Parts: sequence; C-alpha cells; structure tokens
Amino acid sequence: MGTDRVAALVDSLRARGERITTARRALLTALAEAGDHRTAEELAAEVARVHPEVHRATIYRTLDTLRRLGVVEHTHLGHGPAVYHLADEPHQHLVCEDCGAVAEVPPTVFRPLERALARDYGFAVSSRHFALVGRCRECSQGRDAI
Amino acid sequence: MGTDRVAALVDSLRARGERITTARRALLTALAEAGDHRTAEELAAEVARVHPEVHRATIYRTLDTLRRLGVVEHTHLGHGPAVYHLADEPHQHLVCEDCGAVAEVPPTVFRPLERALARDYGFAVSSRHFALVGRCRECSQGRDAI
DNA sequence: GTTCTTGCAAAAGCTTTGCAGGAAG
DNA sequence: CTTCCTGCAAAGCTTTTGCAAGAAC
Repeated sequence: MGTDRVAALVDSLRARGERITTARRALLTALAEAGDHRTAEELAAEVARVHPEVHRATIYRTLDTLRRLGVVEHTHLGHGPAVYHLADEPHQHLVCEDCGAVAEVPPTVFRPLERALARDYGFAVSSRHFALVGRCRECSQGRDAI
Repeated sequence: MGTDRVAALVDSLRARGERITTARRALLTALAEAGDHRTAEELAAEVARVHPEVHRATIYRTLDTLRRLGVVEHTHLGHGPAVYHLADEPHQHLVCEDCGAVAEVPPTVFRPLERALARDYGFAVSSRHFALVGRCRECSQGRDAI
C-alpha cells in the first residue's frame, strides 16, 4: 500500500535526476504512512525510529526540497509549527479555534471563491497554504461566544 | 482624523473598565496612523519614536490584550511575522507569492464560501486569521509557471 | 491602597545556515 | 570523480514568560 506509493515517488524523483538518499526515502515513507498531516518534529521522530542518525536540519532541508519539487505541501494551521503532507490529493484545512480539530475539505469547495477572486481582483489563488480558522460543528453547538 | 479614532477607542476601552496606559494609547495611535497592516516590530519602532521606554514585550502583550478585547486583529501573510490592524473594517488579505504584494478584499467575497462550509461541514468560519496565497494580476501576466 | 500593567532579562519554539565530511550517481 | 546531500553546531527570528517595580484608578 504505502510502499507502492513511496516507490512511485522515488521513481519519479529519480527520473527527474534527483538523488535518492536515506533521509529522502525515509521521509517519503513517513509521509505516506502518516495519512494526514504531520509536523516536522513528528516526522523527525518517525524517521528517527528507523534511522536515528538523520538530523533534524536534514528533515527541514529535505522537506523544503520535496516542496520545491512539488511532492510535498505544508500548511499553517495556527500558531504552532507547520504541518506537511504529500501533495497528491490536494485539500484545504479547516481548523477549529476551540478544540483544535482539523478537517480536510476538497478543493472544489473553494472553486467559486477562486473564480470570484480571479474575475474581480485578477488574483490567482495558487496554494492551500493556510488553514481556515473557525469553529467546528461540535464546538458551535456547545457555546455561543468566545 | 486619526486622533478622533484613537479617542473613540480609548473611550470605549475605559468604558469597559480597561486601564489606559502610555503603551496602550501609543499603540492605538500607531495602529490608527498605519492605515494598513503593520508587524509588531514596525509598531514597536513607531511607538519608540515617541516613547522609547516602551519595551517590545509590552508591545506583544498589549497587542494580545487589544486582540482579546476585539480592538485589534492579526493576520499571517506568509512566513514572516504576523501583521496587526484595527478590527473595524474587517477584510481578508490576498498575498502574492511572487512579489509579496498584499491586497485587501471585503469579507463579502467570502460569504458564499462561508455559507457552503456552514451548510456542508457545520463549520463556522470565524476569522480572517490567515491570508490567501496566490499570484497577483501583474505577476500572473509576466510569467506562467513557478 | 489594590489591582493591573510594565520593564527587564531570559528563554522558548520553530526553523535556517555555514561548513567540512561523505554519499550518490 | 564530481556534484549534491548530510551531520553537526550554532544562530536566526518571532514571540512568550517570571518577576519585581511601578502606574492606573
């Protein structure tokens, strides 16, 4: 399952002339196994379970490399660290300011907004770099004000 | 002009039982004069021109106090520091990932999206806490890909 | 006089960078 | 063999915190 996905990513990177190193393969594996988003810290811990020698700086550098290559995206959910995930299956994040729950919604929900911004402001929304902050269903029902 | 606005803000804070200190008044003045968004660093510099004794920690603490009181909002435009502005005239930020230009758009543009998220996910978008990242008109025309 | 705010200094949290050794191709 | 990547250590940037002195009311 995740193994195939990693193999495909590795192949595509190699095809582009990128080097395949222990850190890169381990990071791709950790990302594929994650399912949803992970912080750099969490990914470093996951990688360290198998390859303790991989340094945190390498985690950040490799994540940035993979981002430039279009393989990884990262999103800011709030005031904490950024979260990373594989770039296939793009999605937007909704984060609840009360309980911290994070929901993923398909990018189609944003299509009308993107069209309006392109039409009225010439602005081409290009990334799902930031989450939308608000209140989830459960927290909306429990209380009214902050 | 800005003076009236500051006076009104000061009055409303006092009416709520909040203390009016040098730092608070200076910060409100700097925010009112700013017109658009400013980083905490920029606001600290502006305040320091008149009151050099106001410490940066006080800037952050005061901004947070004003945020809790609903007077100030802050937004994350990208990877740098947060930007602050007075909470009247709410707006969303569009930031260009190429040239860094920041546009402000009225919240009405987001109304349909907010309704869709409320209807389909029970999610109540409550803040304009993050900018939307994309490419502005000028940068879209100049080039096609990253 | 009481309570809230501030200045200071220090640290926290997350991320980036310079450099020299080492691995990938 | 050449180029790119990594480990290490150190620092960067933004923001937060503990504490005692000081200001607001």
